[in-house]
Amino acid sequence: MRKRAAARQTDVLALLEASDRPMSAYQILEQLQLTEPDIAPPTVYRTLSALTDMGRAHRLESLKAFVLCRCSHVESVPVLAICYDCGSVEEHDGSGLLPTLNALTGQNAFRADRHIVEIHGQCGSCAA
Amino acid sequence: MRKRAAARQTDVLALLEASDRPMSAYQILEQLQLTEPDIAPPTVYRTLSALTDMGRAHRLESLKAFVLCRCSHVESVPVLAICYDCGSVEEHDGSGLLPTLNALTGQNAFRADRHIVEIHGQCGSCAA
DNA sequence: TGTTGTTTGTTATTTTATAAAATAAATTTG
DNA sequence: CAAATTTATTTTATAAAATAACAAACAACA
Repeated sequence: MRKRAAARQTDVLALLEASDRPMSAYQILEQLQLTEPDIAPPTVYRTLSALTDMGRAHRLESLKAFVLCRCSHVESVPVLAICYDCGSVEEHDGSGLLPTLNALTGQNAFRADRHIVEIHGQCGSCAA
Repeated sequence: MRKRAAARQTDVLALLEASDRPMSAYQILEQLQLTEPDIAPPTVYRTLSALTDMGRAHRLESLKAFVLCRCSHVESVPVLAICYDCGSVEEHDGSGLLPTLNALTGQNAFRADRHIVEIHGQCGSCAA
């Protein structure tokens, strides 16, 4: 019997929820295969696309990995701060950046559609 | 006879300069192989790392591709606006974002080291 | 139930990136 | 300045990430 998309999304969300670190698509695949050995990469990527489209998960472009969205799902500019020591990710609402960003790109009449803001650094716990 | 790192960096910069679009590492490899057939991926990646470390090129994390840095090399927050229509990339100085960014992450005592800001959208020419 | 459109699964491949071994150049030292 | 040693670079091979193309299953409805 095949799982429908919604069920798979729930599975993947549960995995991301259980992890305090970002997970790569292949780490997720590996976990899913523990209970459903036949799952293949496209299934995982399809599920992850659906989740990111819905705003329930974020893809960390600079890490090629995924995290659960722990903020409100409506925010337009997620700011993801990644600690290179412990690997944890803080999520912030970057709406406040929009005026400045628009000022920068607006001069060239650029119409922004999606904003990617990622910060690499050291989190408070690791710095202490 | 082998080329030293500096010479290779010059070659790669010339390729990036000649292209108005971002180039993937393998597109660069392909071009280099026209004159030096034996070049392999690690050579390209090492050269690109050196160039990005020096601030002479940027890696577009969300595209897995590279562009020449056309701004001043000292700016700390490059903002790269990518047109999904024509593929062109505008580069802006995002220093003005720092106060807001620091306010967001500073609450958690996060010490930022590198900022990644990429915007997907439509450029002025394509919107017209 | 048969047909149609959509979703999901499978196979295979492409693209991106790096580890580890091998080789060449540079540097040191007698 | 030549041999020995170190450092840098290249080569080979493979790992990791992502997707294309096709096949099978399912749902909806006449």
